[in-house]
Amino acid sequence: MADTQTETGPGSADFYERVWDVVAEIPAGRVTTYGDIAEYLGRRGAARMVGWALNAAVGSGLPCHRVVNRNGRLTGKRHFETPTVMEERLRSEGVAFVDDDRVALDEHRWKPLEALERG
DNA sequence: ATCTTGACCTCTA
DNA sequence: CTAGAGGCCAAGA
Repeated sequence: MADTQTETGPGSADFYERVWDVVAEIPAGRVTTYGDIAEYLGRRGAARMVGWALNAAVGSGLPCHRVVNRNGRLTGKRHFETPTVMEERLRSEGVAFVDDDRVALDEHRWKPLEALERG
């Protein structure tokens, strides 16, 4: 075994796919945070990697607009097709905003673990 | 190979 | 409340 290893090291490309899988499970009208996803995947402080994964998922049909930071702030809006599509989509799904770039995280917070307990 | 930046989080002062 | 520092892992120059 040394040919088909494809160096799937201690989490790298798999981490991305795992993030995309979680984000794809986020129901409409709900939002989650980078830290929650990272923690769910076993990387507590690797919230930045989640951002990198989403950055590579732009245009992949993934609801990346449902991922916000711990403050509920749309930090990644500038990485979308347009810096306004994120807020537009969230509002369109019924997500309430407490500020211009801040969503009501307390009202729409969703966690990956919640999906496991349900399913 | 090193250094810097990045869609972050948490702790401490 | 704000500011600074440490940690996490990856990509670009």
